[in-house]
Amino acid sequence: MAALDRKVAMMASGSVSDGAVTGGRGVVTRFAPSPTGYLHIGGARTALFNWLYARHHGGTYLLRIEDTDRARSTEPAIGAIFDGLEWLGLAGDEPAVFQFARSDRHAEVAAKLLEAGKAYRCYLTQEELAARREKAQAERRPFRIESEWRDADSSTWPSDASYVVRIKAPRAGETVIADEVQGTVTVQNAEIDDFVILRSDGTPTYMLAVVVDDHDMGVTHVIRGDDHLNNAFRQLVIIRAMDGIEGGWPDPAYAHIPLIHGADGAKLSKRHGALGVDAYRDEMGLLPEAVFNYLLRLGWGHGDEEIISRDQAVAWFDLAHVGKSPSRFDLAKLQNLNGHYLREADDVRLAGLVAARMSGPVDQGLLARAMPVLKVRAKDLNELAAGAAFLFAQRPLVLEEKAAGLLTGDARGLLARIAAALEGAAEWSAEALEATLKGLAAEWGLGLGKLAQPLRAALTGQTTSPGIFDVLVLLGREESLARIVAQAEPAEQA
RNA sequence: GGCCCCUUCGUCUAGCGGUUAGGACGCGGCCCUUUCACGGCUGAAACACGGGUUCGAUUCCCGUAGGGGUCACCA
Repeated sequence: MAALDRKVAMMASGSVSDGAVTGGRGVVTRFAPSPTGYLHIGGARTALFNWLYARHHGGTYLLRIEDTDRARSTEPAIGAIFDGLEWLGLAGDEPAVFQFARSDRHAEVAAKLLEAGKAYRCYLTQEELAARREKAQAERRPFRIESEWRDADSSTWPSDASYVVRIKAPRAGETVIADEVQGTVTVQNAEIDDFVILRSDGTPTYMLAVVVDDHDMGVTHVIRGDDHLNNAFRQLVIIRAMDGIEGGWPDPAYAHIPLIHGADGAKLSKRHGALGVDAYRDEMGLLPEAVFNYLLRLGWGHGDEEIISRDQAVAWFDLAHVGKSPSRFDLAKLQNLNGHYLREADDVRLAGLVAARMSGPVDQGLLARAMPVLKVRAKDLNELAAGAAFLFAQRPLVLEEKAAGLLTGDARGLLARIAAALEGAAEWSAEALEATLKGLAAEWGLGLGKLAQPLRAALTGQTTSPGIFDVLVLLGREESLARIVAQAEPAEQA
């Protein structure tokens, strides 16, 4: 509440610094995945931080699909990305921008740069470049493209050869980025060569497309993985080159967040748990709020807080507390968190989710009623489904090995006596059944466990289950007695 | 290899010159208890190393080591 008041006050006083930049749109962030694979966990976190930053500042969060690599971009990947984002509640505030559709605009900017003498036609072939690169490597010298076409006169242009457009990068001085996460980062301009902005077929390179789209979309804060930190310096070359063109383009603020590594510290790859978020949902049976919370705490912290709701996250999130070092993915912690959210989740909702992963028809009403005692013993939906299976098992129950071991002759005899006693029970409630069974145990001089374990085996086929009185009530009088009798020893019927 | 970035318990992190270095996951013990969980209590567990700066460094600076990222007409 207080945070919201503060935000409103800030906006009223005009102290949200970025407000003026984009004509009152305030902070604008964006998540820009390339649809060459599914939405992985690292991408999801980048999306999350962008979303949080925008929400925290009352700004706008946009999506852009970077599909300029026609060969590698696929329709299913695009679908999976939208699907994953939606599941996490991180859908964009506006329809996504598809980068490929904007290639005319990218070419237009390249043409303007060319016209202003900030870029040039380069007729060097890839073969020539490769040869120079190899030579430099052989002489153990750092390779940097220095094209003789940079200052060539148009009269020397070959008439039939194809060319690429390269940006004229400054050759002296240095460029400094005040990164909101990494701090001040300085790179010598000599390190940056004249990279390609338009390919020989007239299509834009990523470097150009990103800058043009970010500008046109009014992006004020570029929050992305720190594998892009070096790219930021190249992108800045283009932005600065726009000086005097289209009124000049402002620098966005940058925040390069560290990557997520696998549990072994190696880069997250397909072998190291870089699964699509759909795998976390479908295969692992996790709740989106748990993944949200886990991802939030991976690389960001707020004092000792661990369980953080969406609203709380929006109120608290800032870039200043994003860590600078890469973090490892810890599945055990995610699962623990999921267990927490499972216990907090609505029973009817859980019943629906669990029913979807159970074989055969189930009574969702019964599932929902059982949920309070089921969910405390599960940390994901798979365990929940496994724990609920006994409710819908058909007689005769298949017994787990350990459960079968529990049903000794003595135990079966006991079951027969219990069945007899329970048949006459006036009331089938947890309280009444507890009183009855405890009474029997006392009467027979046995611990309650002596009765409860065989009962559990007979009723659920397992050695672990919710409390036995809850099980009896959930199953109901008829089914319970039938299951008990099925395992009882008729000969010892008292 | 060049350039850039990073370094607190096994893991995620708090810390922003003076703390018994805190929390969480995981691990051990105890309690609760009809099983398993949940919950509660509790234990072990960290400032990579070496120099400075300072009355005083986990914290600021410089090296070393280790890790990561990046060096395309891919994004």
